[in-house]
Amino acid sequence: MPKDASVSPSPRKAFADRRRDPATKREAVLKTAAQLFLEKSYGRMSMNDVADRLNITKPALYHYFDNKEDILLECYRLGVGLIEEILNGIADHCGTGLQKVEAFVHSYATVMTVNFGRCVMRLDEGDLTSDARAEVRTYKRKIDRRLRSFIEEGIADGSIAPCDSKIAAFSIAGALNWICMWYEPDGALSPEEIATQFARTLTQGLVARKRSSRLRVVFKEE
Amino acid sequence: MPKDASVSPSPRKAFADRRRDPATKREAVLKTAAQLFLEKSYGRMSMNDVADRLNITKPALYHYFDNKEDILLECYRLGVGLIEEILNGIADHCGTGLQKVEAFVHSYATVMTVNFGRCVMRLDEGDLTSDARAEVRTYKRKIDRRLRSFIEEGIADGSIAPCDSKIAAFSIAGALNWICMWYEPDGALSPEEIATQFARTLTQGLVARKRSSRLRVVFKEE
Amino acid sequence: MPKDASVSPSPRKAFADRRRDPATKREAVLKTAAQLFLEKSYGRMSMNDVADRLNITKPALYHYFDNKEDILLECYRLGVGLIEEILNGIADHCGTGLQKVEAFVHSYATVMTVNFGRCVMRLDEGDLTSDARAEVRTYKRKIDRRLRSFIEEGIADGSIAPCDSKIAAFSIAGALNWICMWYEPDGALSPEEIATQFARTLTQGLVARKRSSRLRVVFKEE
Amino acid sequence: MPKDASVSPSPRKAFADRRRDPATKREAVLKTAAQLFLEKSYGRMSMNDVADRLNITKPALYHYFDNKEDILLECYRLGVGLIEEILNGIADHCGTGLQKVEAFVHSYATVMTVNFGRCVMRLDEGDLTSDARAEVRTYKRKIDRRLRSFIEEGIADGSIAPCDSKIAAFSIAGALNWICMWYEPDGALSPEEIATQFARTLTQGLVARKRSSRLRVVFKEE
DNA sequence: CATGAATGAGAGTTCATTCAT
DNA sequence: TATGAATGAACTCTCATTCAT
Repeated sequence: MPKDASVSPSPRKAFADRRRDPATKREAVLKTAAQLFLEKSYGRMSMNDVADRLNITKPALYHYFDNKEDILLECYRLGVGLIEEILNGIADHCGTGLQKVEAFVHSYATVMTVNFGRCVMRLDEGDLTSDARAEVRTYKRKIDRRLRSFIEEGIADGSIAPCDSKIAAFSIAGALNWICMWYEPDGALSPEEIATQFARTLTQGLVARKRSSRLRVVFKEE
Repeated sequence: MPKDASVSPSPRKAFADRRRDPATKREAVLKTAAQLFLEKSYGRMSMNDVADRLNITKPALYHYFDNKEDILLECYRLGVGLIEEILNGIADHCGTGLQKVEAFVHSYATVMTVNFGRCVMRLDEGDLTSDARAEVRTYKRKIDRRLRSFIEEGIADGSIAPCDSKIAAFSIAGALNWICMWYEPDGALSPEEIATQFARTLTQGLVARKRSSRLRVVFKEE
Repeated sequence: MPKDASVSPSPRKAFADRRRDPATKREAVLKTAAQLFLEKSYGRMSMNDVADRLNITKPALYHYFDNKEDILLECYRLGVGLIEEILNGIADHCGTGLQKVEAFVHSYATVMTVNFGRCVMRLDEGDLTSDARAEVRTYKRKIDRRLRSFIEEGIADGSIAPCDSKIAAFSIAGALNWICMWYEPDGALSPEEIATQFARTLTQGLVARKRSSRLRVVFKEE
Repeated sequence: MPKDASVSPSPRKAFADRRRDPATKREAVLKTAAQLFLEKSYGRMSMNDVADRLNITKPALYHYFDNKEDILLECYRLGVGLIEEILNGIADHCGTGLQKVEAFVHSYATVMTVNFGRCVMRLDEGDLTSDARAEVRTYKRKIDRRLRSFIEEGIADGSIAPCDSKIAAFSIAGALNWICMWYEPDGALSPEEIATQFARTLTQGLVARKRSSRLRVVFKEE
């Protein structure tokens, strides 16, 4: 069974029919805008660009969104939603701290190859009103705290070698966030490859040694 | 006591006297602009902002630079110059690949806390003309290649555990580049702390270990 | 009574209604601009001048034209179109070379009293981009070649006395083009008078005479 | 004996020596400015252009001229002076009206190939203040009146066929003035050629012919 | 005298946003 | 409902002109 029928294959088509779910149209606007934000940045993207790409007129956009920033904020929120899902999924998941970090890295890296996810870390917060900016920042801090807590869990349960969790989190988050800067859909690395490779690489420096390294080998041999 | 003319304490003072070293003034413009680029982004910073902060009028800026983009490009170049110094310093430096990577991380992290350095990785290349963009991109590729070559050197000389040098370089570079996004001059972490901590943390995952590495190789041979 | 929508009595009225034929508005802009080009020259006329005279705001002009030069070029083209009609009309017209020249002078002089026609010869080509300038120049050369060919026809068919067709064409064209420099709508000479008088005067020097030409030689020999 | 020693071969050299006749420098500015006015038009020529071409600084220009328009006006005056010489020379010269017209055409055509002369007829009066414009216009009217009087003299003395002197003058003046629009120093036609050819061509239509003129009068009497 | 530096006024252009239909 | 038209505010850049040295 296909995942769902609500998937709009192309945002352009969403406006082809007059009779169409307004929510679908709203979504189409967001997808197109997110794409353009990443292509040209918020500042250089004009409302006309969005309208043109969707084959609608500019004021039509104002039916679905109050203003340009509104679109931007919605993109942030959608991206943030994706990340939140990850975090919740992992928190529920039981396992060692190291395993949680590894799972986090894998999922987060994947999100960094999805447009809405990329928007969260790549777009300039300065384009937001201070209220909206505060909202986004709050959320980003939350992500950081979560990652840090996973690391600390790992240190506590012995799966991660003792280290400065703050710095470790900054390193990992930085490496991950930077993905959204260089990732290209048609590039040499697929999202899955990126996720897998980063999951391995970024946890390598954390892993507690003595036996753990041997264990890993054993684990892999099975 | 030396007059110490090479230090411009405040860019504002550089324009106090009408007769003053033009180079100093040019530099003052660049410093102020770089600061503003980081505060507000290229697009949101107006030439008036720069002028106001320097207590001069807008057209006066055009004595020192052809246009806004010219200022931007010059900031890129200055930042790139800082990084180049690092690379050259390290290349001369003899030592293991691992040591080179460590030295690189330390210096590069430091540069990421200097405004011109931050500009290189934080500002949006989309604001540059295609010629200038090509120039900057060429340089960025060079940095990546250098880092990768250090890693490969390390793998060859046994100081670094075998790994995918491309992914490793992406991880390290990402973590480092991201510094310029969160670093704040008045923040909790000083540049020196950041550099030292990152140098330790980011090389931790690379270091070749006695048996573990041998085991992995054996594993792969099977 | 016909509504007579093809006649726009005053360019100002074209923008009175929000909903109005866009073509009419475009035309109104062109008429006003042409008028101002002639009054103040391209360089001294600002987009605000046009807007003010039409009782709209400056940016509204950009709905109808890409930029200032675009308006200028369109004026050139309209003027050129007027001249082209003449040329085509005469070419079809059968008659002696002299008659063709006479017809040309009459019509061309008339065009030189019409704003768009005046623009072609009075405005400074230096205000055009090189592409547009090339286009205009090509056309001007074409006019000159046509006139010259009429003269040569006349020499061939005996209606025009042998002469240097290049110089003759330059003289005639010069006299005609200069009209657009001194003509004033409210001046003493009406377009029709100008056309008639110039048609007679400018062809006088060309007409082949039975004996008179011989007489002149005799006269000069004395 | 050479015509004079004051001829400055190149305006650039005039400023090479510090010790140099200020009048020479002033003249050099005017020559350069006239050249640039013709190349780029008054509006597009900047004071910097003049300064650059003379290898001096902008404010230096203000030592010799009050402002930009002052330079323009001086160019007009110099050109007007050239034309005035012609007129005076011809007025003194005795001869028939036709001969005077012929002489006028020859000399005037020559002046239209000299930069200062070209300025008079080619530059836009709209760039002048109303006072200066009035001065120039007064002078232009004077030229026209003189030419017209020559023609009328010719009609009176029988050397020129009866005609509307106003229209004839407009034709001749137009053809002559237009020279300054198409003349190029390196073009196919030399000033002397132009002058000679125009002198012949433009008087051809005026010359009174034995019977033809009489016939026309008779015809009109009927 | 002559200059480098600076300015004020104004130009064209863009764009998010809102009328009015 | 959805659109073409219009706006106001902002921005980059230019240039004649004038200080201050």
